Amino acid sequence: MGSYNRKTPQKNDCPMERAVNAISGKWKLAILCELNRGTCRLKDLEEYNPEASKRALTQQLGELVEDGFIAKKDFDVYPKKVEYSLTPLGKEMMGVVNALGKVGEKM
Amino acid sequence: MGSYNRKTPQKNDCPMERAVNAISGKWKLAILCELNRGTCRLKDLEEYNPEASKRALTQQLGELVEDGFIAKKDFDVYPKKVEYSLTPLGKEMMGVVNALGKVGEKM
DNA sequence: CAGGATCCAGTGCGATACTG
DNA sequence: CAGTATCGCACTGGATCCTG
Repeated sequence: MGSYNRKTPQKNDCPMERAVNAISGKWKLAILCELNRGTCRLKDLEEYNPEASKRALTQQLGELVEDGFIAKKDFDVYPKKVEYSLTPLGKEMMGVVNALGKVGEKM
Repeated sequence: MGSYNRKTPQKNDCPMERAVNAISGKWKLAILCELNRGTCRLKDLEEYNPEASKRALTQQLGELVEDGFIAKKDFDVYPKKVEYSLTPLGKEMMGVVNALGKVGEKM
């Protein structure tokens, strides 16, 4: 355990840390919760999170995809259209995140 | 949701984010896991985490105490002796953290 | 519309030294 | 032994601009 960022390549072989790091970005919970309600597109996420920069949203979205929580469906059209949705693993994660919320309520 | 640090005073009224932020320090999981095994002192944590700076350990311990996950018992003696242990809320959090670990194993 | 590239500020944490 | 103070760097994420 100890140390957790993805820039310095590192195994991070503790599953608990992997999981916590995976959801530790500033907008990741917001994104996951939104997708938990249903498929949506980047522009939707931008609308729901007006405070977030596009840069942060796309980057964190990308990490969540990499980590297997989110599926990306790219319709090859112009203007671009891309849809994001939770994978089964993502839904499982949301279950645990809700449990975390219960603890958070007692803080 | 969105934004999470404790320096910029901010309600952070989303319980899920409160919880995630509370365990998002570099050594917090390590500390919690260690205490989950039993009461221990700062120097023990230093021994178990040789890579961690004392600064980080004491700071994150302090936050975990503030957040109600850890109890601090200060024997008023010299040389100093202080013991840390999980509170009931801390144990509850460890339950959820273990669930997070299950998800982490599938990543 | 999706999403890179750049530039810049804020902050997390390591190293080290010091005190009661 | 517990805890604080200082310095310094690396990383996160905001603002803005650009392209297919």
